[in-house]
Amino acid sequence: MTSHSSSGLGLKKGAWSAHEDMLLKNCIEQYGEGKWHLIPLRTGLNRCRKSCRLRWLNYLRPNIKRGDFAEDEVDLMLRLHKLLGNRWSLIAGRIPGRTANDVKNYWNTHIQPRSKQQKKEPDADELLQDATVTIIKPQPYTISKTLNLYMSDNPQLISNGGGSLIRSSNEGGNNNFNVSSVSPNVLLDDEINKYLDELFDDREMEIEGDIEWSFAESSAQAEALNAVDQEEDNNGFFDFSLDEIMWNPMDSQQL
DNA sequence: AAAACCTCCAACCGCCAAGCG
DNA sequence: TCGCTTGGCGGTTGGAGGTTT
Repeated sequence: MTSHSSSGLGLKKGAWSAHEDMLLKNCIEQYGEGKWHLIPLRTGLNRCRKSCRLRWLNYLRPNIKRGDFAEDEVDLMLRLHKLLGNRWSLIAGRIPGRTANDVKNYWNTHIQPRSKQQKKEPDADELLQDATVTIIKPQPYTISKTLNLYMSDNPQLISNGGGSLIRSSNEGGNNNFNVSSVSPNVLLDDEINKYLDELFDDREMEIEGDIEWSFAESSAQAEALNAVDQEEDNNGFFDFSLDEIMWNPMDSQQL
């Protein structure tokens, strides 16, 4: 972390004081969020717009939850991360009261180190052989630029974190999904939630009894998650075949 | 008691995309 | 079309506080 010394432009850096917090909070309560470039002018704060925005979003905003993540929050985070990758803002958007920074920090300090450690465990491969998971494959559909036509009957829409959305298609029935961007204004957040709900419900049904989603329960499960994560890292976010995201332990061994 | 080490997380940085003139 | 501004994001840093030696 940088010190309280000023930058070349004379802007203050480092930890925020209670007085600065109060000024920022009062300003946003008065004028509302947004127009971050005006915040320093309105408050007299010697901070850049980015610093003001970050302070508000990660600390001052109402309803921000503090303290350890609950078990269900971690579980949800794991699922969302498997689906979305490092789209922290998207993940945080579906964990009430948690900020993207919270999620990112938790992942980097709690889950990622554990994940790396478990990769080194020698018995993981053996345990993987005992696990059986049914691969769920969605109905194929074709991609089109006239996306509005497909909205109502193709809920397989995923936000990519930049405000735009991703659509995948299974052309030729080979399970290699092509992806294209979708303008954000053509899709409602409800569509994403609907998709996530359906996805998780389906997967819950399939894996129930075989897999506990608590990552601490089994090194084999953790290994399987790691395998998928690694694959996602290698291939980029949505450049995957369905077999890769719907993991198969036997396939994971070959990675 | 104190030095060394570790963990956590607030904050910064650089990049990107959208909007606008 | 181009360049600038702004908002937003993920990656990374480093200080504070806790723990171990």
